[in-house]
Amino acid sequence: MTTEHDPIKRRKLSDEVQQRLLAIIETDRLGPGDALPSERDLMTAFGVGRPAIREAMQSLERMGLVEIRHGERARIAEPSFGRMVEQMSESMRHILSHSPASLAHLKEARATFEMEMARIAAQRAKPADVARLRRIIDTQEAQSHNSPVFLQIDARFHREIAAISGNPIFASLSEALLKWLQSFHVGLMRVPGLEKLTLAEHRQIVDEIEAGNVAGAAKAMSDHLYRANDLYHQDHFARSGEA
Amino acid sequence: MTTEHDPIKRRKLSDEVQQRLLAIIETDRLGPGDALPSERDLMTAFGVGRPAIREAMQSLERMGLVEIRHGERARIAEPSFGRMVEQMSESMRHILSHSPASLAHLKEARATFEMEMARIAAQRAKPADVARLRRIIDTQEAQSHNSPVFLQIDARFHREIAAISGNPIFASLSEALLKWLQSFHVGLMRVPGLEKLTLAEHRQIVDEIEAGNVAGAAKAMSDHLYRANDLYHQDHFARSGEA
DNA sequence: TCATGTTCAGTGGTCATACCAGTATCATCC
DNA sequence: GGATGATACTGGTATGACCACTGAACATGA
Repeated sequence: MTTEHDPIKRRKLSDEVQQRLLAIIETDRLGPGDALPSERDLMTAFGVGRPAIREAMQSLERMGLVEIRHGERARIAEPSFGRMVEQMSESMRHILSHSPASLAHLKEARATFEMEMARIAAQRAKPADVARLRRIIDTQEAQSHNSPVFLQIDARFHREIAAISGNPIFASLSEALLKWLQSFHVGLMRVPGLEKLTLAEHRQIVDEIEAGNVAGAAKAMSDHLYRANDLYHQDHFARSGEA
Repeated sequence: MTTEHDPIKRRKLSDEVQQRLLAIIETDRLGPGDALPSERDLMTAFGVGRPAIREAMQSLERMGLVEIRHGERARIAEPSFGRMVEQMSESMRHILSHSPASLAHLKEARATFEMEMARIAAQRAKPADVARLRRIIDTQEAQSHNSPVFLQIDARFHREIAAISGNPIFASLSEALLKWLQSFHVGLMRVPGLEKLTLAEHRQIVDEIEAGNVAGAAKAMSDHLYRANDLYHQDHFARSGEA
């Protein structure tokens, strides 16, 4: 056994620059919209080349910390959970496409999450919330023939339920989770009559939420999602005909 | 009112390159460990300069898709949820430090999440799991005097509960959520006697999990977390002396 | 005076080249 | 054969130049 741990952290220059920039942002109390020094200024200020500055800046942009536009100075970005999950998409895509087990884990995570959302919605939903949900279902029904739009409104339905919690993190997450999973099942949901079943399940969920039935809402959501998961696995296409 | 939506997406060159690289990875079925062409090869292959290639490559690296090391060719990275949440840290830090409301939302998200983890653990925990949890608490007790280690083991406790679900996403999330929140409360938890209270609450949680008491486990976890949240707000330091 | 159009300095985006700093490879030597 | 070291290849950084875009100062005209 050799000495395994060699914590000789060989930091790239741009990493050092990035850290300095973060320090500047923090000490100067820069808020969203404030401008950072130009690349050329920073370059002379730090005594490094422009590539180092640029790489650090690009990195900050990918993190969602700053916004960079051609011709203007970089500015502190508006914080947003939505943007963050957006940026996670490609990573998630990579993970899912190279690790089938992760797909199952993510499905479970979404099911767990959505059940909890249904529970919270059943506790907090106001009449206006319920009305909004029903309106979404009606819109979705009107688009039964248009599969892409149908799925899009499906996402909006779940997002709206999550939004009832009043927590934007939940809303963003609900939207992202469904989007990620959908990107791996395009075409699989083309089962005749599936739309009607989906709509009926959605209505069942709203009914339970309106009644304030916490356990019932959770169960309805659970049934809905696991029915969908079963469809993914194509293991009961035969008996789905009754829908 | 002017025409607001101008979807004239002015894509940077590196974005185009990035997309091409993703296409190459997908069509060539490149798996973890496989090497990508060198920057200079790609440069001539795409007919662009090295900066464009580099920016795209750096972007892919930050997404966790590839690994780049000095002197070697870039290689496809091993997919990992843990790494992904790790990369979210700085974004999260930014959001939390510029949006106090988000901090509250994140606290709620964690509380909701941990309660669900406790429920699942109560359903699935095997004797070995319970024994492991108790061992962690004992270790934590032995480190009551060492605050940083104490907090670290605290995170491990929650992570272990999440791990009982068998879903690595939950484990990674539990760890990350606590880490992010802790980074905003260093020093706030230095209340005399707090360690004993924390340990007692942890033991209560494990007791409920061991008994398979789903509702009880959730409530114990909830009490634990909201007590901690109250401490953050420093609104009942006086009566915490009994612990 | 005010609105309008133009100019121009400043900024990020890209390229080319060169050189530095690590790795991997393979011929060489013991 | 196995350690050794030269060498070619790779990513990291610097420099200088030029392009494309933005915004504000400026000049122009009504």
